[in-house]
Amino acid sequence: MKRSDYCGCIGEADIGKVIVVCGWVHSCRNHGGVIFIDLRDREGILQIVIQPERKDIFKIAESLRNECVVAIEGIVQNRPKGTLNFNVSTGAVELVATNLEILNISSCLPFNISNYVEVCEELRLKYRYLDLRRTRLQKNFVTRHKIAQEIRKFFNENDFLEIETPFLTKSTPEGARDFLVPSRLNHGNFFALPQSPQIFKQILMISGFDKYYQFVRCFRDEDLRADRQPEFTQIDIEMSFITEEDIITIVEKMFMEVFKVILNVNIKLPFEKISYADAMLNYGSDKPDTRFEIKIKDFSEELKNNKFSIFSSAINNGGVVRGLCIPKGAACSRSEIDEFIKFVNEYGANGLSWMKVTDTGVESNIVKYFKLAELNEIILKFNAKSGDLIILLAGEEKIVAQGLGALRIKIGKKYNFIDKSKFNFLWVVDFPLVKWSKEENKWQSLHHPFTAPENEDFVTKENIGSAKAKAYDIILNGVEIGGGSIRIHKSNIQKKIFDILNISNESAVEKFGFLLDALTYGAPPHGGLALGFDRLCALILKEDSIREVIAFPKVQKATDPLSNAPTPVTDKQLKELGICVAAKVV
RNA sequence: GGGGACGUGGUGUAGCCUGGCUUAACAUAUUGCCCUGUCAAGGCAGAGAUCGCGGGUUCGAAUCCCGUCGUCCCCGCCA
Repeated sequence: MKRSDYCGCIGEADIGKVIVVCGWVHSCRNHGGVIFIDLRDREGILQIVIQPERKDIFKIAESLRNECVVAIEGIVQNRPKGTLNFNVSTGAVELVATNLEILNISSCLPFNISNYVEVCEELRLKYRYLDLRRTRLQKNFVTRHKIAQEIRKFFNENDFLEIETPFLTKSTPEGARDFLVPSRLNHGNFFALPQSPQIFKQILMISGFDKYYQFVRCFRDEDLRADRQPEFTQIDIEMSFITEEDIITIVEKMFMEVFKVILNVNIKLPFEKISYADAMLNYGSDKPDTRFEIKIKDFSEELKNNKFSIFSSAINNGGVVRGLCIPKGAACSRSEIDEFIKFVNEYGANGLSWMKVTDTGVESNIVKYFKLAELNEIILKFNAKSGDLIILLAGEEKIVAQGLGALRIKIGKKYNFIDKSKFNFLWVVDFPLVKWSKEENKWQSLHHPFTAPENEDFVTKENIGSAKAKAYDIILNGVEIGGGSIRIHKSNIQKKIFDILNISNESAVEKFGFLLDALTYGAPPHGGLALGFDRLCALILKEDSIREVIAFPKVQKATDPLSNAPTPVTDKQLKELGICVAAKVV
């Protein structure tokens, strides 16, 4: 028997046809006289009817168990009145079997394939091939494929070229930790798997390819999170002879078309833009979730003479006092507030003050330290109403911002302030070029050292701290889904930036010499952006973890429960590579 | 490197706080039988867990304590 149709594609138009379907037994209902089989393939489920008159196939059908693989020939017919099933797309029809062949049987399953029961993720990943049979993941990977094809279509139609860059490349210990690959033909030397094709795509611009994109796997040997895997897929984009606005415009247009086709959602252009400084001030984050209104307010001016010494001393020591107002939050119990305090502690904050707004004024253990005018200013700035809860945090600006930013998200989730149907895109712009690293006692790039500064000719070691970058991040619903910049295209500027970053000329030449060289041979002005494809898919599919949109993800210890990787290798393999393992794990 | 949550038949959970009334319960899967219109089919019968592992407290531990392993979430880290 040769398959003629997918189960999930059969409908009333097929009535009377003789077809052959192949798939897995999703469930089997044996009524003694008649047997129903729900047969599943990647397109859906079709009900098969085995009638007792066909003794030969009835006997075979009696032995069927879940997840057996079968081929079934039959005639498509209307279901009898009153037996239609509106829960499945094929629910108006059924296939009356005329031939049945078991292609393979299945062992007793480690968990149900049907979706009614959530199974622990470790087990799902160990039997990922079974997990992937489930409807949710089948849908996720079909959608992931469609998103990729729409994005490719968009860039192809806009004259972009997809060009591959190498996976075996040079280690550049700036930034994330590299995965290293030993070289057999060059003992003692190592390739690194790319953290991103950054330098290669810039070189492609120098080669004149003008508009480039690539779906590319990237590797970073850092600790995992719900939205971070050691290998992940990036949509890498680079263009020549363009400005920031050109990149922003084309990416916005791409998203508009993709969301229209995939979700039939109309995304409004242009996307909102916010400066990095405003994002940190109002949202306490460089990736604000703008799906809910609550904003952080600063009271460092209003409270600098406050009698509560924690506040005034924080301000006088160069810190800040900022706060959040939670609508109807006054109903919070003491233990809920304790939970908030514990939560901000994780971000380095030492405590948290609160006040409840009531009809008669403000209630709290710290109200006694406040002048009436101070309380009024706070209420006015928040536009607080009776029943609201005001939370205030004092301390070092970075800690206060991050603590309140994270608390804002926690509260948004906890009290359902977030409209989950929304897709809020946001550009964060005007990033500082560098940040000060306390540990290393030097300036470090906020993005990467190839990012072009605003006013590049006037940047010096003295004013670098206040220099802005021609960089932009794109945020969707509070998740950083991409970032990019205009790059430095002149070697003298690139050298100057390396110098300011305290990367010596020798070190720069050793690490990035090939880029510095290339910049001297007529490098065009260029810039680009990279999008996290896994994160994008997870957001479109409303999944909390990117593991749900990656076919074979790793667990938190960066191992693969399916293949058991990583594993030790043989002494012979190590010898060929000229490698000696200090403490060999058996 | 640090903090937190969880770990009970194949699977998902209850029991744990307040130790004994547990022969560890329920659902599902699984095995056998019955059943001609179900669709998360139904009915009857059966098999299946020394409660992650190790130690301690106790007359007695799934339950309390310590350690350890694993998974997940978060901080650090991720130019």
